[in-house]
Amino acid sequence: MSDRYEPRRIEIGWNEKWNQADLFRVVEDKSKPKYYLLEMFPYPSGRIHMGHVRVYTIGDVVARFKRMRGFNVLHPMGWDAFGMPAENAAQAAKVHPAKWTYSNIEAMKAQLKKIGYSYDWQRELATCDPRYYKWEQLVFLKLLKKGQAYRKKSQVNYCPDCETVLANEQVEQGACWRCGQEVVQKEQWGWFLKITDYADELLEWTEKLDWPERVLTMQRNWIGKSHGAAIKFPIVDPPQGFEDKVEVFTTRPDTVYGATFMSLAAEHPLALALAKKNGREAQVAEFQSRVAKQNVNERIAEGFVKEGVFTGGYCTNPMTNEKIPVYAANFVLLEYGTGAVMAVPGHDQRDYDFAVKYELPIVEVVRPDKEENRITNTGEAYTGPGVLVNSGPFDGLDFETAKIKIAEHFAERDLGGPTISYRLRDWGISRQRYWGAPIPVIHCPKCGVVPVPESDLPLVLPENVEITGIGGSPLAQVEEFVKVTCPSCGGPARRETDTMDTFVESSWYFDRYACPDQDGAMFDERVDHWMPVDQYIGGIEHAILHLLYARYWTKVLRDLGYIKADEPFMRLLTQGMVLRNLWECPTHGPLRGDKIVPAGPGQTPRCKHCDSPLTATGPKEKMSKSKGNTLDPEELVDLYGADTVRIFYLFAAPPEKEMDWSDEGIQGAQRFLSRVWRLAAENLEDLKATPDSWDSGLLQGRLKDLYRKLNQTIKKVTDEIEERWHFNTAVAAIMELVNEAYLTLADEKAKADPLFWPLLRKVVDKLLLLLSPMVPHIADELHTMLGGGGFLLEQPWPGYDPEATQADEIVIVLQVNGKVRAQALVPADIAEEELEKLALENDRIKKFKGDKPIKKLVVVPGRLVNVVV
RNA sequence: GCCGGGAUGGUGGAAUUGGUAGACACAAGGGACUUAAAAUCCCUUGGGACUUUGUCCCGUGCGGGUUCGAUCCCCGCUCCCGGCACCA
Repeated sequence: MSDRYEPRRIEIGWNEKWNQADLFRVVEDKSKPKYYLLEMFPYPSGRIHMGHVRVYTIGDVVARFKRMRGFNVLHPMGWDAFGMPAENAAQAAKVHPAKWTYSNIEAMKAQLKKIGYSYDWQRELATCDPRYYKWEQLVFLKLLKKGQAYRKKSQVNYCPDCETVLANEQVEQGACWRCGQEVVQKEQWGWFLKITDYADELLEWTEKLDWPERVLTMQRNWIGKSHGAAIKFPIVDPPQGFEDKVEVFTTRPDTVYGATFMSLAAEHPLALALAKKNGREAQVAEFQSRVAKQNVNERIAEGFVKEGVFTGGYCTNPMTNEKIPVYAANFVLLEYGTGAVMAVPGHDQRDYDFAVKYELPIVEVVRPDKEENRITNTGEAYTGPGVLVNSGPFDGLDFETAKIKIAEHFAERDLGGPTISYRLRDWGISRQRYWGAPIPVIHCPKCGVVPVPESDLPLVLPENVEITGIGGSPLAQVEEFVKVTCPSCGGPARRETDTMDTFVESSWYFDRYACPDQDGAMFDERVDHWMPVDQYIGGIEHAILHLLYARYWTKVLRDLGYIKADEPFMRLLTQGMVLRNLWECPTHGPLRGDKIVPAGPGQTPRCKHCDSPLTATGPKEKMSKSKGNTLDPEELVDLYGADTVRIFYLFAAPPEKEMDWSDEGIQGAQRFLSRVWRLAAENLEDLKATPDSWDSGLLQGRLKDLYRKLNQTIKKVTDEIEERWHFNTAVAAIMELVNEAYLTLADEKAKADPLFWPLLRKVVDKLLLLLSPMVPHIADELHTMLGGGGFLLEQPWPGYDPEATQADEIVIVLQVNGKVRAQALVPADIAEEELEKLALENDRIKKFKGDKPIKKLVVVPGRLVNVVV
């Protein structure tokens, strides 16, 4: 026992005790309601960072709270273990990715344990384990069978120097992030999953999920459903091997009479075919190769010029029967719609600009009112609502009605009809990487693509691979992996050397936590016991990719009969980032990370050039090594203790908001815990000596106030955690209670009351229960010092006496014309008439009212009286 | 451009159903204790004015509105953050 609060001493002890007691182990228990709480699992980079501490602390409070509330809580942890950094480390440090990954896992697991998180480590999993990725290889085979996994050629970012495909995130200003070489677009074969089959269901469920609105909006935009019409334009003298019509997608079928030319995507095969036929091959081919070099970044950059080239071909506007020229244009995307656009320069700004540039006719077909031709009046396309003109039998129709009528008209003529288009593309899962799950197929020169037999799974990643970072897929270098016999014909064949996108692993790990020890099947009955996740917590940066893929994969598993859940995560909390100031040297100005000599927490970093202590400078930014504003959480824990770090995070900001790191703030957190410690430790003998049973009804004066504060605090903290997820205000409420307890302790008269020590004991006991989900080490320590047994986590969450939260007397605000002019202390159960009388007799109210007549008297019981004159 | 979110003291933030704006902290200033420091405790702290210890005025990005009463609801703006973007 010690009088001083020494966090690390007690924290190490309690960690051991919890582990020995297997306190965080959870087994399925049908007698209690289940609660599945999950935080996004980390990539095992080697050390946890501040963002991890924030999200896992929030999760741990909820997990512990729900458990005390009587739920059977599943709170697992694992490792998103495949990915690029392991391959980079292999290159740089000549260590095998597996070895690097597993040693990082050990290090990070120790760090997480050090902070006291209540994970059931029996359920730990790592996605690079063949016992894990075996099952997603199986799902891939099932999808292949159903036709929902397929192979196609598509455009990818490619670095010619490194001979590798780059993700969009690895392209920096059009150049390779590694070697700086200009990135080109290249056609390449790859495996795709038909997520577009689920576009509508994914969209519909966004209406039913309890998720932050902005995440749902992002997903809706990403899916990008738009209603319109497909319209087939007959081609005049079609080239050989092509259909005699070209289909376009439009959201404005009402403007079809105004289509005066057609734009094809530059890469559209029809464009070159038409050009060949009409002697314009050279011009179109030149244009195509120029557009091919323009990468995605360039295309969205400002000042990007719309341009095109005439193919020499024509098609027919199916309504006006006029011959309209066909252009290839750089702003038409092959991947969206049909890669062909009917151009209506009168009512689309891009088409208008294009028509002006190439001197093509502009026809008005929608007019806002009877007189005005808005197009000639303004010199730009008119895209607003209106009535049809120059549209034959459809003249005079409202444009919304015309959209429907004209789309139906095309359906009747078998030239298209109403249709829907999506922005969502199928999910390309092929990666030319080593450290990922192998895609289980074999390429046979005779039989084509042959699935690896299910009985051969897992298809294990070979270990003896040299990782150079260049030369395409590392697996292609491993002869004993590549050379196989075809399972179908027995002839020589080659194994697929692509591995799966690591987003596949993170799309179902939460299912596997239900039964990670099940080796005979992907899942057993436990998966439907636990799924779906009741509450998911993670960073906003995963708003689209991970959260969309996980939703998709859940529906895939459901339709394959593996699970029952429709959606993986019923509720989602996206926690804000942790920000910190940058550093500035008095002589050298603002510094980047590599010019800073780092210092431990609470100490000032120094300038690498002149060794001057640095000063903080704004604005605050996300922590990163290159900015030099990182902090190592473990150093903080060593210095201040895990409990201090935990409560600081909870108190500094509500969870969904960005959080400014403050070096001073954490000392305030420690000061508070120290006050809690002293409240119990300095009064230990008196608190231990109190009788168990006493009558709270006998409390008077200050003691009664403290008892009321206690009950109010329990109510407040419960509501804040359970309903609002605002841990900062929960902590604030507990601070108020501690302050009140100290004030009562300082009051000699109150202290002399025989009920003082029994009351204070009750306050301290409840206080420790309220604090235990947030700061579990100090809470268990003080609980034990006071003679309590067991662990607070196994005790029920405290209840409160609703009657005791009510004050006998309340302050009523007295207003004249809505301005506060006086206050009155009145009995809580005062009658309205009494209040009115009291207000009108108040001197100050009389003064401000003057002799003006009373127009109205507003009485809000328990709050205020407003005299309106 | 479209979609979403936001703006409150020196700082982080609070105000839960339209009812005392600034809880709880941090920082700052003053004081007590101490040989001193640390630690701890107490006081002050939105701005302004005055007949200066208690009273008045102003104040939640800006301008209007609804209401007895608006940080909260409505209309019109400004700025900031995030996402998407020649999506036909």
